[in-house]
Amino acid sequence: MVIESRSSNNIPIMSYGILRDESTSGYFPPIFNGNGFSSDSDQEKISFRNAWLTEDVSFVNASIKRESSRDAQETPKKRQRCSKARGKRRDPEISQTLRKSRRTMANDRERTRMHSLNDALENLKRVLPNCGEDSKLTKIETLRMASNYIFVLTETLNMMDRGDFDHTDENKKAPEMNASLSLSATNPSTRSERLGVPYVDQSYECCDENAVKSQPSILSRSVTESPKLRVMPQSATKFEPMSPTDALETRLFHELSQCYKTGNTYIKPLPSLSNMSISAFNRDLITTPTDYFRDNYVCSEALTDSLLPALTSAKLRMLPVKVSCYIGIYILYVKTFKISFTLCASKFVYVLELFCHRQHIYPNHVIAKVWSFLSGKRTS
DNA sequence: TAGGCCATCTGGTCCT
DNA sequence: AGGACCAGATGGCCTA
Repeated sequence: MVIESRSSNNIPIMSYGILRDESTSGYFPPIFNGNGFSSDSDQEKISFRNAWLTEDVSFVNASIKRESSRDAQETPKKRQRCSKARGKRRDPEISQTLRKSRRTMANDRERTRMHSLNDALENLKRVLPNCGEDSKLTKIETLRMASNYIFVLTETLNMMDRGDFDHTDENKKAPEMNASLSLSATNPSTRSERLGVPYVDQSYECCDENAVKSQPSILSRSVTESPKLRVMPQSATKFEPMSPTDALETRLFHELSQCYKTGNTYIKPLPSLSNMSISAFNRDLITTPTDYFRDNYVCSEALTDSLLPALTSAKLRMLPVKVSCYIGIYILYVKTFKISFTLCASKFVYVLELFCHRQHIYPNHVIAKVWSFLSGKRTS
């Protein structure tokens, strides 16, 4: 059977054919053995595409067409792996049938090899945080996420080895935070103020995944509530974070930031969180932290260098890499622009709330640790 | 509909 | 010598 593609004037553009000799008949690589297809139609499609060639020579035609199309291009890239010329010459004695059968076997092996590569990628995806079976990560995204995750774990271990969890710089800002705490605790009437104080229910520090998903948002309850007396709001799953529309905060993060200039380095504004789609949010942050930051926000090495310890400080257990990236960016904003600590902290909470809500992650323990970093205190 | 992603085929190159 | 590896080419599918 031959599959041909034809142009509008019915001239064959490409034809595929697969020839199998008796030695390979009956052997199907994994993808064709009926396993792993999402539906019969999928299998039919693939089987059709790889149908058997019995007596057609389109296999050769395809090769010829490929060669001619390659030659038509100007100076195709030649591989230069090794200067040693060890290429095998085609033995004219070998029959065309034998050559075809070898090619077919080679194709089968190559297909199997690529399947095993894909399986390995799937396994890698499964061990990444928040990357389940139905994850839509592409191959390159999977690799980047894995790279980030390894970086996170490595840095976390290094920090633990060094006992480097104290942040003296941030301690200097504690009074401002305490003022915010005091204000919010006495008058938690506005959302912004409630955001300024992280409510941490320690009982969920070590909660399992199901418990995480079922917990209410930090924003859905009053900060004065006692964890023990708290009643689980039934509307917890309907929580939708609202963008902090505080004028000063908006101005700081989305308008004035365009004008910031440090030496020869211009800082681009942070993306508008309220207008950012979750897909863009995810996609933008799936990259290496330094590359992402360098490409999107900072050109100077000095600032990039200052980001690294900030990111390192934000490496938290169970925290998705993309969230820690974002936290790192905000931490750097605090350090670089001396942005109001209270406002920045509330922004942290908003970012985490938004992300955790979309990802069905309970954010309290994350927020607690972020807050402890910002305040220079360590949660017990 | 353009572009991204993917599976597959293919021949050259490298390795055992 | 044969298999593994690699990269180019191609077409299908999906999504913004």
